[in-house]
Amino acid sequence: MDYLVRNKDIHLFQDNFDLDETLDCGQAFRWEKASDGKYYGAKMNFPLTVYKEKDYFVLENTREEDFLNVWYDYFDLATDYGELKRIYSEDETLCKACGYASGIRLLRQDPWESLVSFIISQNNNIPRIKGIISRLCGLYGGFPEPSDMRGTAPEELEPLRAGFRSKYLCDAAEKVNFGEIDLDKIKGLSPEEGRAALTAIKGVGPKVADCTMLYGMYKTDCFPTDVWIKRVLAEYYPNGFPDLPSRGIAQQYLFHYMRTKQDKE
DNA sequence: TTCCAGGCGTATC
DNA sequence: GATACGCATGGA
Repeated sequence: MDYLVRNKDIHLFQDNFDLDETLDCGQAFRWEKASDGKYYGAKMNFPLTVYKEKDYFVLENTREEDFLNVWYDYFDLATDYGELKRIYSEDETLCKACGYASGIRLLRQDPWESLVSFIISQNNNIPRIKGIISRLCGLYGGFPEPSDMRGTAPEELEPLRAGFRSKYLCDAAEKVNFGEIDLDKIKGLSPEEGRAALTAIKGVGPKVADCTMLYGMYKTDCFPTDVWIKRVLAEYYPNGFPDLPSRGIAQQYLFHYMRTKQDKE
């Protein structure tokens, strides 16, 4: 890792990293690129402004301590994506996907934030998911902790315009508050055990559970299979998906490739 | 207007 | 276990 502390900013020199590809590829829904070209977002209630300048990334107004404790982990800077892509590129389709958006990194998000985000994602499109999460943060003055939602009734979430998903959010909050769901404990379980635990929440099925574990708990063996990945599997992997390390990260390249390739071709 | 979106609950067989 | 259908909302 190569970085400098400059005034109040962190300057990060990092390869295999593109902000557009990482922050706007459907794994996180709270990053917005403003007209100044900078990304404004947050992990839970840790805000960050980040942008590219020359050959380094600027983490604006960020203390070294917060960089090392929060953002180093969040941007998965300890993982060698060059090595992962070398392995993936032995597969023809993955080779194209990795070349198509070579700067994708898997964000290590907060478990609760991921759970909430992907409950909202079901049968929904990305711009609308972002809108609902933005209104959720507006309603609570920041991304709500489970305890902030204690006792919340679905009708109280009407301003989100989340539709049928509101009751699922309330059930998730209740089960986490009650201790019926222990996200820290699930972190230590196998993907199968984690699935079994998470799907006790109303509105959480296999796909949302896998997303929660992949993005929120860094369980890179999880391979969320949504409509786009089903298309990838049907079109390119009729005989099954190969056994690869961190297949969840491979999934992220494939998802982005399948979802956007027509736009550029 | 109709179709679809990073699915899931429920009913039915 | 698999299959069919409804679901809130809003953009294309």
